[in-house]
Amino acid sequence: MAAENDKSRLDDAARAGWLYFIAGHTQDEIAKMLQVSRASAQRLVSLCLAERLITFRLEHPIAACMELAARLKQRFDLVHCEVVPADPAAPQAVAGIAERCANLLDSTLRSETPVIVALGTGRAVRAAVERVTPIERPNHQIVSLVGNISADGSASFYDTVGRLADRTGARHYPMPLPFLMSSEDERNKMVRIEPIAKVKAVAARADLRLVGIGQMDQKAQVHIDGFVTRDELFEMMRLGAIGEITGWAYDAKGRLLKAGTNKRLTSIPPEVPAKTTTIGAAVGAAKVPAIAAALNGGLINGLITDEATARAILER
Amino acid sequence: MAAENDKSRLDDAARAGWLYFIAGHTQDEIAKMLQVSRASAQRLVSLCLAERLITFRLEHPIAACMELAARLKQRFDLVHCEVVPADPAAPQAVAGIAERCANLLDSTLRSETPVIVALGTGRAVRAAVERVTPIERPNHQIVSLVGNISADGSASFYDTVGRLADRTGARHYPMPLPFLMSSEDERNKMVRIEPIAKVKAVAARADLRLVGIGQMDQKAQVHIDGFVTRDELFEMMRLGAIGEITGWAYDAKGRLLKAGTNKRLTSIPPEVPAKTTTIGAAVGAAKVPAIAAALNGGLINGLITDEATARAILER
DNA sequence: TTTTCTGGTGAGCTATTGCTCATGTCGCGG
DNA sequence: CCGCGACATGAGCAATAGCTCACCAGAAAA
Repeated sequence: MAAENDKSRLDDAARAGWLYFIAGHTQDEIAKMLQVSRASAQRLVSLCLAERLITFRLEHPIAACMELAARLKQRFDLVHCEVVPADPAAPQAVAGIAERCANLLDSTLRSETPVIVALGTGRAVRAAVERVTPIERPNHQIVSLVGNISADGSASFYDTVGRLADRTGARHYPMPLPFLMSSEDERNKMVRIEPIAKVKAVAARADLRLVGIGQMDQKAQVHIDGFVTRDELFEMMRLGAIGEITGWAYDAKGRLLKAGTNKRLTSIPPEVPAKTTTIGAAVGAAKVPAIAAALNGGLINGLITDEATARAILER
Repeated sequence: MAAENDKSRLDDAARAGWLYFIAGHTQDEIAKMLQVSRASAQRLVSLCLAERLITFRLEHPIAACMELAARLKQRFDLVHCEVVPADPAAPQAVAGIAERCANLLDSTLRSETPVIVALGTGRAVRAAVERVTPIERPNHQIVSLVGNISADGSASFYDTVGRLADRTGARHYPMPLPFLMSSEDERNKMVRIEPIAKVKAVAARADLRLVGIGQMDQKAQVHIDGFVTRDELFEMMRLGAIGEITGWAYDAKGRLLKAGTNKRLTSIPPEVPAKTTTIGAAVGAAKVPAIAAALNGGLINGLITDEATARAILER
């Protein structure tokens, strides 16, 4: 019953959205057509937006962004690069790049032949997954590059892989491990056990890796999310860490560190150099050094970012 | 200079549209960001819409429409069928189906391998062509199924084929003939001359035919547009004509008539049964018998219509 | 050089939209 | 059967968007 109701409500929302955005009617007219109050029509339209029943696609390649993308692509020898217009009011806003990441995932997942998609960390990646158009692709595989058990061992954090699998019906491989083990030995033991080895094997064959890039400073996401302690963070910074991909800290030249938390990480390290298509997704002035290092070190061979960040990277 | 200006203006329009629709800012905020007055920001947003720099895509298959489409597809054994929500305020409005037709053309034309698209008559087809996303495909071919010289011999009517070719850079084959010749003999002579034979040959290999469907009554488009006289129209109606496709009149069972204006038509007749993908595009209560006949007679094997029309067709 | 014309601009008004709040309705458990 | 919580609804208001108008700048024509 509730589902029935929901369905017809979404249906109306879609209809309202259609009449509003495509047919160009006012909400008043739509209200009359659908026999509801104007307020309800407004709610339907905004529901349509909220549920992403309708999406906006920018057809026009904004020249400035295209040019930045082309320069980044050439300079760092990337297989894929997208630059979206910056949003001066919210320089950290992830919406723009999430949209493009979702688009990339969409087109990758649309393939009829089975593909393997590997997902890393990051707000952009999470937001992107939410925006993927549902499509039935049971033969695809979605694999996590990072452990999905948080530091305190109890809660599992936001389950990106599961969400994407929901939307595609694909098989998925979360990584049932804590992010950090207590010692190097223990890490080595854990990564050898059967289910984990399986995940690693699938990840190694991924057609697309989509990863966030974190900066290693006081505001490092890995610390904010509670995956590493303040002391661990400071130690890595002392060792030269400037950025992090799936938790793996690297220095200003994009070389993975061989010490500190990197010895106890369970997540799958970036390939050096990146062989499979590995797209980094990140925006913000604070991340510029981290992104530039990842590009220089060949930790990623694709980038989705915004105009301001792209400019900053190129001007270094 | 003008081009430069236009370009940067469209660029700004795209940027404004992006900030408005995707980032969700108000026009006031956008005005501040782009350093223009709010009025200009509003103009940029509406320009963005007018130029179709941004498009809306409805992700949610509206259940009712989907169901109607599925039923039509099964009942008449169609290769393609789309039903868009009806617009109660304008039952004849062609915007909705034009959007879908444009989409169909878009996806057909997006192909890298050369395709041939054949276009018939009708407001929906015309409007669809206007909405096609420009894309550079010089190896495609666009061919007209109907003569583009109007009855009085002077003016050429709306040049659908040319417009579509403009947007794709494709080769195009208009048909440099009057719609009707003065006698059967003359028609037979004309259709055998070299350039026309060439057009017919290309049309025969079309991958997609997109045709309008006209009803044969007092409001027949072929008459309103001045292609056939009132007397000719009435004669065809007396002979049982109920609809027409590219001018070819057919009866209630979808059989092409072998008399009257059909003997003097220069346009390429519908195949019976339709072998290549032939999509009919039409809406409106008045067209229901004509559409139903075309479906029953197999003159078309695809249909794009609206909800109200779809319902009426199924309820006959 | 002056005139005319096209097209862009900001001011300001009105229609449209988004949102809040008080109220109503439905399903569920007591 | 009644009360309770969760929403959905419509009224009404403030914010936002769309539009008209008078004006201006630069290009083309005289």
